[in-house]
Amino acid sequence: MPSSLDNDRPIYLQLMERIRLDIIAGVYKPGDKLPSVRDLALDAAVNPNTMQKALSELEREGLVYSQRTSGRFITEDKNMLKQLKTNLAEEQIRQFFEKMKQLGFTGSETLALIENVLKEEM
Amino acid sequence: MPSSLDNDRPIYLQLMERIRLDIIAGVYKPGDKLPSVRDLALDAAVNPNTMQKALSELEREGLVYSQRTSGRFITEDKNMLKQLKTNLAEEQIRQFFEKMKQLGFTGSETLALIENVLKEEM
DNA sequence: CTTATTGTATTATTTAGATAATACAATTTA
DNA sequence: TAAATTGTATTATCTAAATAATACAATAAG
Repeated sequence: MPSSLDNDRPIYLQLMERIRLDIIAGVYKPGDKLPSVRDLALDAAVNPNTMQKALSELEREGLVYSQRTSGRFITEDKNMLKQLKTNLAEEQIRQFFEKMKQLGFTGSETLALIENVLKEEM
Repeated sequence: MPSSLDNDRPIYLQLMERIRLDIIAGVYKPGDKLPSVRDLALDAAVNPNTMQKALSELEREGLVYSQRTSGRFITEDKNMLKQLKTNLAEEQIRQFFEKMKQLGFTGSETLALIENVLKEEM
């Protein structure tokens, strides 16, 4: 199994998430040329078709665009990237509190737990 | 598609998570009898075989046990449940901060975001 | 005692996802 | 110009997951 991928979800979705994060985190910058489908597939140790699917989905989202034979590039729409980063963060926070609530922790209890964790790490 | 289930992960895993949460949150209490496989499957709108798989996996974890023909019951090991609740909470927190870090937020930045969200909700 | 309900097992079919193996057209590169 | 590289498309095969349709043994319920 490709490293850092699990069996619980479709691989192409996990690839999408990983690449999306790399774009947002600036590993790939606006306008950057991505490695070829084949190289990315090699890196991730997945079949080229699987990587192709992930990339074409990211294209549907507007995060990347392809230029027939010169390669695939990161969008130059920085505003879009900023917006996406904010949206993903909010979604993470929402989902996190939802899960903690299901486990039986109130918002304040969760906050207290988090503050403890952060203290330990500093 | 069964409500509150998605297509991104195997259904039996999602069922396991849901039931596990219900046990921890006290929807099902230690010693309680669970509805029959068939009834649970009806409720969740999934095939009985899928529910059976989820339940037998939860059994492997020790969360439930089955008594051949009288039904299936929640473990009475309250210590185990308490431990599990703590573990799941820690896991959630860890994963959350990991994701936020990938998005480019430091621990403090994440904390600040959270505090804002909590303020709004109170 | 009879019936209904329980967990469990079995076999078959269908579907999505992943892989495999190529092929092609366009264009960049040498 | 010739060769290599690009995204893309196609067809086939394999597997896990889900569904479907039953069946059985044990026991609880009437």
